[in-house]
Amino acid sequence: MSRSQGAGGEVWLDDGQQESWRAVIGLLTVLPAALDGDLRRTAGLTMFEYTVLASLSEAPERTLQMSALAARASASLARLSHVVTRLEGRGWITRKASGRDARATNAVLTTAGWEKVAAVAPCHAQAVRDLVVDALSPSQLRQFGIAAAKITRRVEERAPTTSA
Amino acid sequence: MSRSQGAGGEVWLDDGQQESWRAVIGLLTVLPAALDGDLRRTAGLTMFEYTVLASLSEAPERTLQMSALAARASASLARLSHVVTRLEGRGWITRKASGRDARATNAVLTTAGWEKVAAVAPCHAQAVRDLVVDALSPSQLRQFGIAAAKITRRVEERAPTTSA
DNA sequence: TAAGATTGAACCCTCAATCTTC
DNA sequence: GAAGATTGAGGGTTCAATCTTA
Repeated sequence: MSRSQGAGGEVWLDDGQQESWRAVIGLLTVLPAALDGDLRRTAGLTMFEYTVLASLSEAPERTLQMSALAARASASLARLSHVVTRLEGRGWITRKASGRDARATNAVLTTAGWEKVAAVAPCHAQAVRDLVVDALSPSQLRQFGIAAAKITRRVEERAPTTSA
Repeated sequence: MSRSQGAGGEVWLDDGQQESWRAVIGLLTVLPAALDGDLRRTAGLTMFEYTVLASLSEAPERTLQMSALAARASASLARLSHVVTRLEGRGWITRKASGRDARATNAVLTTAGWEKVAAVAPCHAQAVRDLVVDALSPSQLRQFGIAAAKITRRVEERAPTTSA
């Protein structure tokens, strides 16, 4: 066990676990900031905004119901609604009432939105390859992905998803 | 290679890489939200606020110069300054002029601040164990930490740290 | 001129309240 | 009453401007 110099919780994790945890924290702090910053500078987009646009670009008819889109992006409906309003203002998305359910709203990617995604995607993919994929060996990346998925599944089991 | 259905950058990564990347994105989205939410509910603290307090609790004299503290928390000085102002208002930190350099400010953890960290740390460590440590086998956790550190190092080499 | 730090405005997210439709 | 969605207020972060001292 670690000697406890601070008031921190180090004593509750053994040395190895603590070291691993610090590494994860570091990643959680640094990687989103880097990707977000890169995307913001080169494309004027947030990671989340990009995710929304990209999700729509992959959907049939480039259309997705708001709640489905929120689930895809692991976001609350409130957050998504605000963001879609912004993206609508920039001309990349339009809202359309759903035919099936009068309560539902569909988000549709416009042509301009499609072009935006197409223009940004290569840069973003390049950044991902630079910072993540090329940093690890192929098998290391594979194992890393598996572990990440395991943790994610665990988090989703324990913590009820943020659905305000 | 993936068949390109969307305008996304999938074609720039092979199937395996893309799957790993999606897993990482999932983790980046879900884990901080879970930890932040947990800490916010149980302690009324942000992850970042907790990091700042914990960093001070581990420092000699429970004191750190603002710029050093910012570096430890991978944050900009502007962000740190705002947060310290808030934490000062809650009585957990005080600012003190540095003796060596008249430009420098030191942040000092108060007794109340120490007690706050001591009270919160076990809960936080428990959450970390629950969501991360126990989700993986010991060797898996070790490998995961190593990979995370590799990526972090890479990011810090490439992207000049956000130091507004 | 550069380094350390602070401040205010703009922007984004979260939370709670609200509205409509099932 | 519950589900789908929107809105406004409050709080946190970022960016640029500013101030002081090395």
